[in-house]
Amino acid sequence: MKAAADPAGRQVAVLVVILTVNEGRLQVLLIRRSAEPFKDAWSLPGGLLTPGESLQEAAVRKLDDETGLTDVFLEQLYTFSDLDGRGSIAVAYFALVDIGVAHLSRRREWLPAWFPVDDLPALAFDNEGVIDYALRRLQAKLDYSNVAYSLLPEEFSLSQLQRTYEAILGRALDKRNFRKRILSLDIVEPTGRVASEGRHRPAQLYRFRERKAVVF
Amino acid sequence: MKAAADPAGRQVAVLVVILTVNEGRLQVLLIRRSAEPFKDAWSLPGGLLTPGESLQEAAVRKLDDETGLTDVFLEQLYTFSDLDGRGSIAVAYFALVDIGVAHLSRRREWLPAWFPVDDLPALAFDNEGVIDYALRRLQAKLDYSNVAYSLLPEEFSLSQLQRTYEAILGRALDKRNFRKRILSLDIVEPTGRVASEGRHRPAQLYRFRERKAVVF
DNA sequence: CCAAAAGTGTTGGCTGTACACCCATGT
DNA sequence: ACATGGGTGTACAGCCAACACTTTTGG
Repeated sequence: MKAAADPAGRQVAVLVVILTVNEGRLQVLLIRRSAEPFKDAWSLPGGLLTPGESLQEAAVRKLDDETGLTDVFLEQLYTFSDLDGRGSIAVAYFALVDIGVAHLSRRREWLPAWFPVDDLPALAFDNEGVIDYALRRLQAKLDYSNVAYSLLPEEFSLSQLQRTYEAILGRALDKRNFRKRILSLDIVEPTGRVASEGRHRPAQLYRFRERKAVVF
Repeated sequence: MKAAADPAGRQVAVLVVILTVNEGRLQVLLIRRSAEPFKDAWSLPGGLLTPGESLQEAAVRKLDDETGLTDVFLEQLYTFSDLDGRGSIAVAYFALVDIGVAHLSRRREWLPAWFPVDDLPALAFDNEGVIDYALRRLQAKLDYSNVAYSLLPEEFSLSQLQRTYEAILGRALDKRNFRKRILSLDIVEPTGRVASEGRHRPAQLYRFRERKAVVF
């Protein structure tokens, strides 16, 4: 609020770590860079703030560009000041999307694609660190919030929910304890419908009582 | 990482919420603004990034300017993009200091002073919101980290530590349970010395095993 | 009838909470 | 002697983790 240095300001970019669960694995959306530096390397989607735009607006815009989604869990993660070596500021966000409704942008130059977080290609800048940070934050939030609502369709079985948790935490969970805990948290309610997909016993379907982030 | 808009960049400022515990109350350091807008209003210390400086460096510099301290708990809090109405980006940090060793800057124009967080004057911009955010984060961290190390002198009694916790949480704690919990966390160790200050029974002194932030 | 996933309870250990009295010191 | 804060143990409740079998369906 004082000091007159640096009147020209800084480049401010927004990065978005977009996560989903697919085929039992936690995956992150990456694009191929079309500009130097790190041209043709994989990186997190992001871009500079446009004039008059807030950080949240820029993150929402980026997410929409890449997935066509706007109404999902999206949270500020951390602000980095040295990712590209010099000067620019990068504000990282992380978002959780249901792969079933995310439609990847097909702008050919960007080549967006999903990668399992435990099997990433070489990344531009220090993007591994950013993804790692997002992952730890997500794991911490699973325990005391309903963030997973954003990774699943509106109706889902408890087994599906459990598989989602297991993908994120990277370890198996006990079925009975899981159900007991989720039900006692009172964050889901049965829909009365059952899922007949598969060649197995139909499962009771549930929905989240709140389809927005709730912290306990 | 793409898009060429806004080549001039943005003003990037750092804000520091400097907290201490004094006289049983959690207090925050405020300065009086010497420039418009909000000239003469109280506000959080902060300033623009200088060229070539990282965010962390700027926060450390600001903290040093105000308190003469550098080796304390300091953590990034959140990045705001609309605090001053338009355009500029403010990266907020929060710091915890021992009031016994913090020496307030005496540059007359700034008038730094401590205010209890539950009795703040009118503040510039949306600084109340920033302080509130810092307070909630601090309360959450108390439970699963040793952040309080930064609020106390090197040696302290468990009663002192408890008073510090109570000031932050804003409620009384049970003495026996508090001691049991702290000791079982294994974050402090007895120094063997006792404090003879006061006109009371001397207290066993402890120190933190780690004088840096440890998260569990 | 077989394969695959859904659904369902009990027990033991641990952790957190409530609660009251005696002690050492300085004045 | 008294005022002040330092120091200590136990009992109960709630929470979490471990653990295995039966049911329903489709093929």
